[in-house]
Amino acid sequence: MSARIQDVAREAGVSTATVSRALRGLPNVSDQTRTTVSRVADQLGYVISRSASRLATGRTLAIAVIAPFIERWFFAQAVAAIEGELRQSGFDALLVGLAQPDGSAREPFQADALKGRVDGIVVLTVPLTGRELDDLRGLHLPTIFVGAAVPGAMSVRIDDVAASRVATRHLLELGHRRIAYVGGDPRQPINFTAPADRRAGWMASLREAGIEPDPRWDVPGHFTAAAGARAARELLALPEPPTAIFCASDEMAFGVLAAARERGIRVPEQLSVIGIDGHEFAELVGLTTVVQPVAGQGALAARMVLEALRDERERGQEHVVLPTHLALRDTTSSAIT
Amino acid sequence: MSARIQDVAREAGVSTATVSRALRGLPNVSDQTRTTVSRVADQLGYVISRSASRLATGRTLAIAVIAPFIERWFFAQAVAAIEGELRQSGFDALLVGLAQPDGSAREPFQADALKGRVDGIVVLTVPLTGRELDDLRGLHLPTIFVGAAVPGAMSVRIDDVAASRVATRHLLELGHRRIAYVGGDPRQPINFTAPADRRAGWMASLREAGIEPDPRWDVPGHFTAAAGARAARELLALPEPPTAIFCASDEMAFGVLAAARERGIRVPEQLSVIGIDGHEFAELVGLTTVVQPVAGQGALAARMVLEALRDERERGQEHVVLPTHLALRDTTSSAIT
DNA sequence: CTGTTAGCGCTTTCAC
DNA sequence: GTGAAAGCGCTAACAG
Repeated sequence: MSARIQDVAREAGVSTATVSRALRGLPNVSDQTRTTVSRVADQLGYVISRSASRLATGRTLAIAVIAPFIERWFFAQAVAAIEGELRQSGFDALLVGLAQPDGSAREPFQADALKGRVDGIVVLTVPLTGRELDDLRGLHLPTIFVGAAVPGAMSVRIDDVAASRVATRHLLELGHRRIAYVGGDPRQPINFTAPADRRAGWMASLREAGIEPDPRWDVPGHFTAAAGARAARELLALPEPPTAIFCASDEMAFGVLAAARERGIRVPEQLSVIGIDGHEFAELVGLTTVVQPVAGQGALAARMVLEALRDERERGQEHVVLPTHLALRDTTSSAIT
Repeated sequence: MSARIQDVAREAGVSTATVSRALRGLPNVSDQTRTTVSRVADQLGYVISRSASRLATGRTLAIAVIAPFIERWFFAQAVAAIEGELRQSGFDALLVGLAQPDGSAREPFQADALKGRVDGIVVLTVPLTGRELDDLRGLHLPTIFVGAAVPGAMSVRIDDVAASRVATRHLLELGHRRIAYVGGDPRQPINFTAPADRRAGWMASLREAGIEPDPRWDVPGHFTAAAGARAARELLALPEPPTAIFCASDEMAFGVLAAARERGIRVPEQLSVIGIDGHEFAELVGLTTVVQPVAGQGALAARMVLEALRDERERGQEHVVLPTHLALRDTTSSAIT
């Protein structure tokens, strides 16, 4: 149905080889010829067949973007940025989620299903098992991780420990002593270091301030607002409830704020709340938070895989750490002593 | 580097044709043979070359998912659902955004860049120009629109006029007379009917109640929280401000709520607010809203393209309208008269 | 039930 | 600067 390279060649009075060269901007084609070919090509509405091209070159011009939950804020932001960057460079973004149809657990990640389908891979803070990780490496494709540093591959992330310390210290400086942490799932899968690192930063900061964190101050929030709210209810029901809650994500912080409101606890007068992310709504509701560049990490990661594709030699294992900053707003204030 | 069908054939002592048939589960292969072939195949770590397969069959086993803004709530939810559905059926999800690198206007959509790259297309409420739409049709691929009914193609959506009437009538029944509408951009591109339809529903409901909508009650909210907040500030500064604000999306409603808080206006006592969507946070903050099935629309759309791919004959132009429902919460109450 | 054999449409040496 | 021709790895008749 569609025009093929043959048709263009015939119509332009040249060989298919010349058409190929002309259209791809390769050298050794006279301007004359190139012009003619281009004209004929779009006269015929000719578009290179990606399939044929892929088969002939072995390059797919596609990058896989792997995310556990596409619908969540962090991932949606990152995916959008990655897609934009890829598109701009003429690459296809092959989106691969890991959610089960029923939404329950996550699906095992089949690395070699990607074999031959993409030229590179961007992995967004996915908790991968050692086996999955090995298979991924077995692909021998430029791979970059966003949100966690994985040995043997490139990565873009923030310093989660540091970000967490900034948040915790901010609360300490305000005079808080009973500072709770609402984080991810307690069972920490390999390669999903953010929650663990953030918890570590919280703990370390407290200890440095001479405070031994009460185990009851450490509650899982599963990185969702609903679970954050549950966590807060639990915390606020303690005999001696915390005066400040540090959440490992803004979404959980929103949940905490809702739970506080529901109990009639005023923020920040009676309870300080701080998050991590820089979610659009954080500004809206005045949530104090440690802002991380989410789109920035995604865009950079995309550029880095593309770069690695270019410099085959330098298939580096670069690890980039992007800065974060504290956005002071209205949900934190001095502790009432 | 990787094993090819030849290798498997040789090793298994059969022809490549048999390997192909065996591995794809086609009939006319003895169980005996199929077993052997499968075993040999994964012994060798053989994976069908998608590129070669595509070239030979003309089928890509990929579906394009086109969205204007992947990072926004509605689109992220829909994309996630679509991706899941496609993956489950062994299809690749080729994500195509329309955002400019600089994030400003949207990029012109190049339909024929998709030529030969996908078997079908899911378009998420993208404002397409007539030209773009024509090009899209020119691809002759099963195409489905989510969020708008486009003649000549399939679609899945909600009844925006009806949803809007439900919201507006709810406010009317509570006794409100000055009901504002915070919607999308005033310039309505073709094929982006939701904002226009929602406005129409609002207008019609008011008129039926004998109220002539004041033009100043109709403010653009650009479907973002920030713009929603701006819209609310504008409305609340009117000499006779509305007693209720209906937002065409929950995100805009969150903005309105924030603006109200910032002005010290109590919701729902002094101002009622209602949205459309069923955003995760709506429940959290008690926003009354008209809930629409976002993931549901996405999943269904995906299933419908796949179905159309199967039943070549019946390449229908089915238009499915999914139901919505009012979720009564805490941001609406009787007007103080 | 299985093998042979043309392609699918492009890219890429190697000649000229 | 351009053309001829041999693949890329699989699939789909067709023959047996």
